[in-house]
Amino acid sequence: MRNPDIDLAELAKALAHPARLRILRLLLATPGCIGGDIVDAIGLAQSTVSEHLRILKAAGVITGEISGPRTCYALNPTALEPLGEFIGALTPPSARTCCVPDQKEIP
Amino acid sequence: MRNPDIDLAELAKALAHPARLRILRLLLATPGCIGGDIVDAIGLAQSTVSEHLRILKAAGVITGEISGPRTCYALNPTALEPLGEFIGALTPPSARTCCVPDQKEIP
DNA sequence: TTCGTTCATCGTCGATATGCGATAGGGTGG
DNA sequence: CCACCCTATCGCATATCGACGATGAACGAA
Repeated sequence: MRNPDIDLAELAKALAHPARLRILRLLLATPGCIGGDIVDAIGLAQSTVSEHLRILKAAGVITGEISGPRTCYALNPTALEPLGEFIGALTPPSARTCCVPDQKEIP
Repeated sequence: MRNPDIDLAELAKALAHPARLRILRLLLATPGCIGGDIVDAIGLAQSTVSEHLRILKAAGVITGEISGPRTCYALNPTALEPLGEFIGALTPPSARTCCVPDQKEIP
């Protein structure tokens, strides 16, 4: 991709919804494989939750493997690293004196 | 606010656009005060850039102080810290062994 | 005061996102 | 094979976003 901002914007867009953030928290707190339990935990319609999962999967933030009759969703930890580095570059050095990840890669 | 996910989603939404990411990069690379130069650098209409600046300011990501005939925009580095911590919690420990910012504050 | 510069706001349009019910697909069990 | 559970997809309605031109408001300079 010629413009990295587009990819970063896609990542940010995937996080730009409370329901999707809730799903990510749920995946973070659940070690194993969860499927329809997400629907009950989120409180939205099954089709709506499925759409949010599709968006997260399209952004690469999560992975969905079919495991028998259900789908196993899990976090893809590396996907958010570029966005994390971008935010880290905007964060002042005073808050990250312990870890400066080469600021020259951002511009 | 009862639900912190809403605030995080607002922050992420502020970053969910290439033009706004470009503006943030520009502010990061420009030490002093910039105003209309942003319009030329972004390549969009002045009203469109003003709208993006309004969104960023509403999210608290930037500050805009009126300095004479122009407005001085600057980064507000602390605004993105909650989102950065959230992403850090989703990022695997292997990628941040140098700086673990107390993961228990996220849930 | 009058002009020019700079930025914010308004109205509008098309595009996109969000939510739901209904429906189809696919695998497991009986 | 058939029925059941889980998931994905399809339409559709509403809401929000993104972009622009035009207009308005504030300030400094002449």
